[in-house]
Amino acid sequence: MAGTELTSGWKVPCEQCPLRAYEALRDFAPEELAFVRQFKCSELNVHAGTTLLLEGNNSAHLYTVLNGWAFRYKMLPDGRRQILNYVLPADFVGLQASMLNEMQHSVEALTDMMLCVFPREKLWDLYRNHPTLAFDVTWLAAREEKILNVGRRTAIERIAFLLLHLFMRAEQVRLTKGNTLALPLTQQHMADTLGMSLVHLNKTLKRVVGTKTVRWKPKSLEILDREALARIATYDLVDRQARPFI
Amino acid sequence: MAGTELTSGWKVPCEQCPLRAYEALRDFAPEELAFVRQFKCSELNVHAGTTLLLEGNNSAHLYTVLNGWAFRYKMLPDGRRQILNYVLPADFVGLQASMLNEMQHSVEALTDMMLCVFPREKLWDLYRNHPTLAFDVTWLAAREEKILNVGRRTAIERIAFLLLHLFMRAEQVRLTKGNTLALPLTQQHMADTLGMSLVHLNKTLKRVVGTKTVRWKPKSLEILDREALARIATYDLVDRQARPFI
DNA sequence: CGACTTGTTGATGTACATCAAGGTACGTGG
DNA sequence: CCACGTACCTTGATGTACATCAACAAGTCG
Repeated sequence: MAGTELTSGWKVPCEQCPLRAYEALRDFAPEELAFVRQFKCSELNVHAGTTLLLEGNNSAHLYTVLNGWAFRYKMLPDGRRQILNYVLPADFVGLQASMLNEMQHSVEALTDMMLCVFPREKLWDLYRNHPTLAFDVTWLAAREEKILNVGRRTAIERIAFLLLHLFMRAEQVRLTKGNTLALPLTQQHMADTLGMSLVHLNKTLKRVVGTKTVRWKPKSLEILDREALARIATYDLVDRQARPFI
Repeated sequence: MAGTELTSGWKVPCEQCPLRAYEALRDFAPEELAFVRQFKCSELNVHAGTTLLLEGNNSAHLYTVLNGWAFRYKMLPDGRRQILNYVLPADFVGLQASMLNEMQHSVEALTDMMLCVFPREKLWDLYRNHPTLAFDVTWLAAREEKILNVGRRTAIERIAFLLLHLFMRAEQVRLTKGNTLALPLTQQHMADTLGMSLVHLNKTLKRVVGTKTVRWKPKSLEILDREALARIATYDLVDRQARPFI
């Protein structure tokens, strides 16, 4: 794995897992918690820029994000990078490697991160002995975000959609303060997400800011008028229903 | 459900399930087969054009495709249609509705189809009593095709990729005869898949045909030079590893 | 302090959308 | 059988959203 591993030596006990505070996640039954506790094998702390998983590899573990941001991406043969989506706290990383024996994309940390490590051999125990948890795993797999990228939309629509989408996801895990969010993406990340050039992204982002629906500074996003922003995005505001793991 | 339902009255017994012929799919243990047999509740035959599932609905069943083609799509607020991917025999339809209680896209039959119907209440039994099958379900969910659409590629690259992708998927379920495939898509479907205008798709498709790597006629696709086509698509030829359900 | 990463802006070319028209095949009712 | 509609494919003309190239400015870091 590239990047530095920060080993704290101390493990957060599952009873104090920071994820348990999120109301979007369901409560565990006591026996589920007991199982998950022995399921967890260690904690991993990494710096921003670390490659967590590499496309094509299968050696990986299965992680749950405790905090920090990451992104999933593919490198195209011509050297460009396509970002597929973003990883936030409570998301899984590495399920594909565990299920399919091979990652179909890479994952890189956007910020320093804290991850909870599950040994993939125990995934099978989970299926055999904890069908409720197995169901949750499938639920998460079925729900994984796709298609930020969809179809014939103009640059301004897609940027508005991306900002709104990220803000709403961050909101679900309490990363926002009122209408502001510490958003760790650079403009290059956005461009690589939306499949457009950096230059055009920059110009069009300024047009979005010009509508007074958002404020944007290098590591900070503020939503000023959510409905208007959604109207620019064309997309209907979808309720992302919450249902839970860990 | 829109469209006509063709009820044959006769149900294919699971032992004779047409899917069992595909070598890409793993064999069942006898007890798995026994379970699946009582799991199945009926068979559904529909005409081309039938809407199998509608975005936002949850009333749906869970289906396995026995034969025929379908496509998953979303309608955009401005009336355009974005096709997300295609459904072939042995694929699941409606897993999202069963797991998430709400479809995030619609599904329409491209040809006449034969589907195997599972009552979603029994999905829970499956998780409780057949962890191997539950594992397979998750496997399928994790594997679901995404991103035909990815990033900044030219029209000719994306068309070449789409043709190759569809051909290879069809090959896996023995829908091809040598280098030819009865491909039920119209040019409008391709345009809606790739997010480009019908006119531009048409012109660029002819450019692809001009390279002599494929032959295309309204309902038929023939691959003349797979490697050259892959080179046009830019994409590396990915081995799509097979592992199995039903 | 320079080296580097990130953001900003203008000039030029092109891949694509849109508009507009027409062509071919197939089916249906008279 | 023909007249007609409808679905699908084809082709040319025109405009624009975007990529690419090329600089430069501002912030950050060892």
